Amino acid sequence: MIIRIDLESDTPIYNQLTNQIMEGIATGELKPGQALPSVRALASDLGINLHTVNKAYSILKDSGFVQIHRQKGAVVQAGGMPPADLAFEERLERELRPMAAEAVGRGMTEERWLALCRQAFEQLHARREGGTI
Amino acid sequence: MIIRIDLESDTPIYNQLTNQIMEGIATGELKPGQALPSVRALASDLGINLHTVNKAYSILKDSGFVQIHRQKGAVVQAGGMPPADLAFEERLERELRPMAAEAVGRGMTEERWLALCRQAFEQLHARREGGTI
Amino acid sequence: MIIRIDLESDTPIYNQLTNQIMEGIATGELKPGQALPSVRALASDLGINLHTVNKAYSILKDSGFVQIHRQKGAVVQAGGMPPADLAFEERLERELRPMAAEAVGRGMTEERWLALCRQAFEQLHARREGGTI
Amino acid sequence: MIIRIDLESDTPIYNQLTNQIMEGIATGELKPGQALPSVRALASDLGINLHTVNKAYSILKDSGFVQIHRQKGAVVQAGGMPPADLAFEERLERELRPMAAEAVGRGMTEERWLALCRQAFEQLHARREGGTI
DNA sequence: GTGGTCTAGACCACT
DNA sequence: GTGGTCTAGACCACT
Repeated sequence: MIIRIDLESDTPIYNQLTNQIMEGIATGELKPGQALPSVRALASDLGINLHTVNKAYSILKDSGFVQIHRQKGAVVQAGGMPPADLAFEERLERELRPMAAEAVGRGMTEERWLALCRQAFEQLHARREGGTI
Repeated sequence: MIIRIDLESDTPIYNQLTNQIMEGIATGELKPGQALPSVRALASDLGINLHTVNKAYSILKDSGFVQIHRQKGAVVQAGGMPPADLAFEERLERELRPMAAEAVGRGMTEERWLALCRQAFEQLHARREGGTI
Repeated sequence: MIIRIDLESDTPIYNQLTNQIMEGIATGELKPGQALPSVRALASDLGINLHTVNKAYSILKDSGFVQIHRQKGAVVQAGGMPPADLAFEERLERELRPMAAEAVGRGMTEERWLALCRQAFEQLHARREGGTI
Repeated sequence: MIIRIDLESDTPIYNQLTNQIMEGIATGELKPGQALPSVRALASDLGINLHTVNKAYSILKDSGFVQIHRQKGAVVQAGGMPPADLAFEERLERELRPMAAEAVGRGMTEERWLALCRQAFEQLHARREGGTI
């Protein structure tokens, strides 16, 4: 899986990393049980700091997407992904609200808004169909 | 219009403020041409610093939602809100992507995802219909 | 002569007013010896504050473009306009420098830059030819 | 590069700073990719507040002349300066107009006006040719 | 060590 | 009375 870090982005590097790994898991590019690169290897690959990779892995562990074994390192959660529970839905709502508000304020139609939301979701599924080893 | 600031949140105060004013504009609670409180008044109301309010107002000005008259203070943009142009759609896509990825990763169905997206949009329109006293 | 004030502009109103009167003098729309409207009349016409008009007139007086008679009010300088002396050229240079710098930084060609400078100058002369009473 | 701040000037300090850095970029004294001093270092060098430097850097960032890397600090935009697009030309026209008006009002010839405009442009290019040690 | 955010407090220009 | 600018000083996130 190819990860691209934009050092000039406003998004902190550890967030970019977390997001992209989560996308990899969502598309199935990263399979349950699959090992992630070691913190050291990934940091050197991407030319970023050890701590930054570590922080991303910790967040993924805390939200239940990966497990961290003392020896094997980080592994994509094998038995059951974390559920889309109420707490997650509430967070989603909280994050969607300001985006929807700006869309409404700019006069975007509900159809266009939903089309963009659908597109964001289906792009991940599409990649899931394709399948990369 | 009631504004609530969560000092514990890790969303910066000026962002919380910007978002809520944008919601007010989206729902129509804040009418085009309507005056916003002066930076000093709002800051003291919310118990925050005047510079923090100032930053929120500046962002709203730069994105075209309010006008700042040097002596009269800030008023909601009267003639034509900023359009939902390509740049905005691209930003929206960029922001929706990681949220969709986490939803997919957590096994949320596309139906549920779209329901939440629709809900976020329609809640604003609903409030718009309702009208404020 | 028609004066338009943009209350939403970043340029202070007294500057807008000063500039437009100076343009009127430059194009000849305002003739030497011609009386300007009274402070009171102009302020009420434009819907702005007395003090604001007063400040504009004072600046024009200080730079030698108008004379202020206690009874007749403000009159366009009759006997000889203020010269484009060294002090003025130095001020011009100081103001042109940052604009030229940004133009160069943005890759504008010298031809284009000079075309815009020429245009700004000739538009005033063109209006001078036409002549409005 | 030597930066001089005039605390007496009525041009805000952050504008003086922005202008001088832009001149540095225009002349090539500041090379693409080159690091600017940290806000703290420059502020202490110039004897001004760090927030003032911050504001100048933010303006340069927003207009595309520098990039701000959260931890590395500010660097001159490397890949492609912001273009001299229509919006910039319109701004230039708006700023040139009152200067041209005053020049005409003071009886400056078009030749002299253009000579000063050319000089402002070429002085930057000249410095560019020269090269800095 | 870097910029980002926030506070507190001041003076000024504009109206 | 309004926003604009500036200072001084603090804590935090990121690396």
